[in-house]
Amino acid sequence: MTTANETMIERRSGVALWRQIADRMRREISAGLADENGRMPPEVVLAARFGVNRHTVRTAIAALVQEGVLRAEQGRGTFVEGRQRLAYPIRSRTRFSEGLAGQTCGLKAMLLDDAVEPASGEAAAALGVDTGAPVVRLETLSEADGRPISRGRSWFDAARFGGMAETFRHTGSITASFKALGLADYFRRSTVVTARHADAADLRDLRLSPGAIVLVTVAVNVDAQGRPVQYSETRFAADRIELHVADGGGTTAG
Amino acid sequence: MTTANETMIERRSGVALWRQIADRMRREISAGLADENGRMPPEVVLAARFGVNRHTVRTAIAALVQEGVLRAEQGRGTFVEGRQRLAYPIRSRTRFSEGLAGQTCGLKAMLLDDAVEPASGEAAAALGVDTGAPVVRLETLSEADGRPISRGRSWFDAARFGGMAETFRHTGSITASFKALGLADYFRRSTVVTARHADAADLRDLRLSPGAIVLVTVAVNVDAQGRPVQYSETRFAADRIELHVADGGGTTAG
DNA sequence: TAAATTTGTCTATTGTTCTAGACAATCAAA
DNA sequence: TTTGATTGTCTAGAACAATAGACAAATTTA
Repeated sequence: MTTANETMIERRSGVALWRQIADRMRREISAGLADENGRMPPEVVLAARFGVNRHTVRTAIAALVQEGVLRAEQGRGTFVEGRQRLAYPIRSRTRFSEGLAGQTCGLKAMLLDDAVEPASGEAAAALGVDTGAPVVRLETLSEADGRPISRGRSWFDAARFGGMAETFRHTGSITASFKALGLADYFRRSTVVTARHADAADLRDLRLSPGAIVLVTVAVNVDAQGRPVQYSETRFAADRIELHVADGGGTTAG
Repeated sequence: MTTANETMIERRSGVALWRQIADRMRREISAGLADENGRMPPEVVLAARFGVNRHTVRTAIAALVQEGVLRAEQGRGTFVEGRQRLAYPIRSRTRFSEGLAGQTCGLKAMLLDDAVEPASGEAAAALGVDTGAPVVRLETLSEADGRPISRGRSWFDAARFGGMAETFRHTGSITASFKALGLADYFRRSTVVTARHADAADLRDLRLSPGAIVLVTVAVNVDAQGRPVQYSETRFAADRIELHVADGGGTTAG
């Protein structure tokens, strides 16, 4: 028989208790840790529940306040400030903005940087061009309601999509840019999903707090003829998004 | 101008330096931190590179040795012990064992626990049965070469697949069990991928070290008529596996 | 207003993590 | 065998994390 909570807090693990508690609260907030008004249980209650001192809980709360997830009001209580995870669909034809459009209003995509450079081995293989052939690289950042959602790095065959950066700057959308450059439709050929701790670049770009997790997708998009048109690596803030891998569609054929 | 390494070690972040360094080494080992013989740079060099004391590096190495990633030999050096990430395909018809069969030999699936219980709201909705209707729950663990790869929890409609636990115990495979129970073929309808820090249960089941990351997939499988047959949540050790989301196949229809 | 509830601040103590230095033990190569 | 490079062990102190208790400040409720 265990006296344990369902998820125990680990001591001497190299991760401070306040950080474990902060991470766990962040995770459980969407699952109903707060009441219907977004109010959190009082610090004493949380301390008892996690089996730690009130001050430790306070440190965790301070971190989440700093992060914008919680808001503390003296005498009143602590309240949820943040929003839920957005669902990011991964389907054969999903476009970034379409997928999230129904869930949030303030959706914004930015071009941080762009360059034409010789293709690395990986990018060349994915795009089906020779290693060293000129490719366009786009560094993009997307935000929903002022919170960074994802940070992308995409490569395109410069011979075919030389004007990509220029066009993206106007349209703020890959889909629209492809259309402007004569590619009416495109498809997702493959996506590889991994997860890791956020590194310094992620912390900066996605405004995460240390110890946060990023979901990384590496994808190849192809045109109707199956020719690769885009190779991209995208990093998502794992606490703001979940990837929805939908039905391949193969089940309904025939 | 920064004097920083590309990825900085963060102090006062709530994550101990030795753990940050262990995580980073684990991540960078595949990217060529060790030489061609799998030998790591000496402790003093690593300490200088990370800007910490040699003892701190030693703590990180000790954690990775414990984890089976490294092996230290007095007088000789420290060597890479672990293997690469396995690729786990997510396709409409992927079966667990098929997908990994080519990459490793010692593939094993175990039934840890099973029960018949009333369906929770989520499981009921996914399986298309009434809340509280009897469902079979299977707790499974899969290993490759003696290392735990994933920990799964699946639900099945008890009315249709009452003998699931029994059958799985014999066959060691969901696919084979379905076949034995009269379901020749089935398809993956949807998969939701999230990532989070490993909790106490993950640490135990997947033999991870604290601070490790798990990839969580929640999937619904359906039969040829589109009726749900399995609802499952699977937790993967993020440092041992990567999820490969292949083409949905929708592009070739019509 | 008075009482109860809740967050905010302070001090002190203990345990864990990180640094520092010295030296032993093992291995490989000169 | 001797030397140099490398991992293993020990001690001690500084920096950080967690506990404990007391009380102040703000808000809501009776």
